[in-house]
Amino acid sequence: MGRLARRLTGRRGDDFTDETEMTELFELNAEQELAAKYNQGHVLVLAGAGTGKTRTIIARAAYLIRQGVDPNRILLLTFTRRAAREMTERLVKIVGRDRVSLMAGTFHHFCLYTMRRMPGRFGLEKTTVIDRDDQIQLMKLIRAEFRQKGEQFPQASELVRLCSYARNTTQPVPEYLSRYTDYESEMADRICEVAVAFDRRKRKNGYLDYDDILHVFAKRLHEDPSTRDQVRVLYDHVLVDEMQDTNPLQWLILDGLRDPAQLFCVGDDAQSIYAFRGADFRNVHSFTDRIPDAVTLRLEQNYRSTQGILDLSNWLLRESPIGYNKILRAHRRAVSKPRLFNFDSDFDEARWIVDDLIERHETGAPWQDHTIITRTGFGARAVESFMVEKKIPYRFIGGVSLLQAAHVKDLLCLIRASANQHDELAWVRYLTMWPGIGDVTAARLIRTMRNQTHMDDAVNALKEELKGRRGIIKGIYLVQEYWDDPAETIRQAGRFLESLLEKRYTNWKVRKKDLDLLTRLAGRHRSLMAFIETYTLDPISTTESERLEEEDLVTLTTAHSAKGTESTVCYLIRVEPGMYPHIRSLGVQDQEEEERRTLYVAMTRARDELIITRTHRPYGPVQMHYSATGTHSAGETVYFLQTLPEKLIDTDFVDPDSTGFDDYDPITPWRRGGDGISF
DNA sequence: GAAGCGTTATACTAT
DNA sequence: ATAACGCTTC
Repeated sequence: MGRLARRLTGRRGDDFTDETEMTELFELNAEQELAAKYNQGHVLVLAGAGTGKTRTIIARAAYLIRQGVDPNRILLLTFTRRAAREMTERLVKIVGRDRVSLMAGTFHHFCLYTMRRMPGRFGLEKTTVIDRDDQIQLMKLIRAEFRQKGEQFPQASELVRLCSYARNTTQPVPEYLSRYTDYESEMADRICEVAVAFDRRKRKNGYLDYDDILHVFAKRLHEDPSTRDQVRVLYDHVLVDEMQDTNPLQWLILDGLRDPAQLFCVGDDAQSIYAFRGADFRNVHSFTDRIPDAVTLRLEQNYRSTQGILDLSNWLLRESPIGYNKILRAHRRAVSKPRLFNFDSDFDEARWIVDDLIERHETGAPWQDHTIITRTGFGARAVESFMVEKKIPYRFIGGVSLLQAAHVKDLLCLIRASANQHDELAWVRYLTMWPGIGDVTAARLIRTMRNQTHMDDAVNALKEELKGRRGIIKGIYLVQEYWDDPAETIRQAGRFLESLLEKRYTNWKVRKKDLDLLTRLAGRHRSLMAFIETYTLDPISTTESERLEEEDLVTLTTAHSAKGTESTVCYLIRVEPGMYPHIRSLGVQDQEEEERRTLYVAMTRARDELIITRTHRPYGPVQMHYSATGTHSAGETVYFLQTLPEKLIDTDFVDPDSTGFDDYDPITPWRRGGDGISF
């Protein structure tokens, strides 16, 4: 293993068995090199956890660039924007900044970016990208129109979920409902009507939700040959990370891009954890069916973890009724058996972890070597509370987004309303902030703007209706005045709304700091709508945004957001019945299996040390589902560590009184960034 | 009829 | 912390 590779990965590289196995050019082993340089058409690389998946993709990009391929003609599709950033940075270190001009981002970013560059072809003038919350808000309006008095009707969030899932699996809603859900045909018909109304309403308001971004792009790509030709000639190589978590809609996009472009897709069926978004891990297996001349290559040597960590991970997969046919072999000599700690409560668990972190830090380990992995954001609240109390610097990836805070939304809705008279949700929110204006009046006011094509006419029409309430319009004019200076607009809008917000929120002083933060973030963007769009597509948590400049942090992350990352020391918390598998998945075998893979992903993040902690209290009202032995009544195991062999792990019980902490002050996820943050 | 206040339930993963 | 809901007030 050469110096370059060591520098690139930050790996210590002190215990590898064979230093000469890596080849000179990209520090790859033979399997990786074969994949990176493959040039005979489309490829699927099946790569187990820690086998150098990311490294191989980067090596391929570097190889192509060195071969003379124009970087602009390489498209790199990743699962998160964070992954795209990290991969781009690593590539820069190999080929130099001036040569890294390739397009790297998520499917959503790529599709939106491309559509924005050819607005005429996709009809996207003046559209606003909306997040899950806005989808649900809009659906509530539609649901209210369809639901009869006192009638049982699915919640708005459920309706959104149904529409979203159908779209991501490229099924018409009626077909999806009849095949995969239990709704009576009468109810199914009405849900279909709701779905149609939902789409119509989105179009009317100029909204694009996450699913529309992919759908509109894929549809045009397949239905309009001239658009397809125009897009398809842009790239020679499409590199796809985390292929196992792409859904049928994303496959349509890849299918539309290929030929002459070559696909290079990397994935691991055992790490597929996004079925709820329409992904199906079996899809990686059908790759060669869909593209008959494609080949499948494999990476099997694990460079990340110790054998002890892999033994436990391998055991977990072997216990599955599904044959994953996968055994990870460690390349490293170190063994380091995982450790399991049992606690009475999540308080005890949290303070032990925080205590352990402090001890490690005092003996020289940087904070950044440590990652705490949680199944749910809620499940991490005790840990987060103690980290705040003990002033441990941390970021929570997958935590509550800054843009979801009510006061931030208030401000952004003023911005959105100022840009688009048809942005119904933004207008409702802005107008109802004012005393005397509720839902009904807001809806009436919005109706007066409905037929106006131009923003100025719309505002004038509104002005007529609002005689004597000039303040409301003043906010709109203020935003429009500073429009070209995003940071200044946010600052001015914040100042303008202050008197309203002060009355509405009891802890305004703390919330006000978030608006300062928002102003700083906006300063990094050229336009306001681009700023909002960026953070809608790439939700940034409050802890992340507060700590943009800091490097040495403990990472707290959900297992889902941990995918694709690694850490020297990993704490897996609340690994108890009800959490793995999560209570909501019980009884549905596919979902329980996905939970197994989620735990597998979490375990295989660890390089040197894997510390598993749990409490004796099952999570949630899980007791009802379990007998004393942790099984369903039918007898199958519903807690993954129930049959854990002793030899795979060192087990400890920690006495609750062994550490000296103050009383527990539970922090709820939504209080984050409230009165709790104090470093 | 609409606004606004107080009470209550809420709890999985995410582009 | 927030939203939904029911109830009171204008």
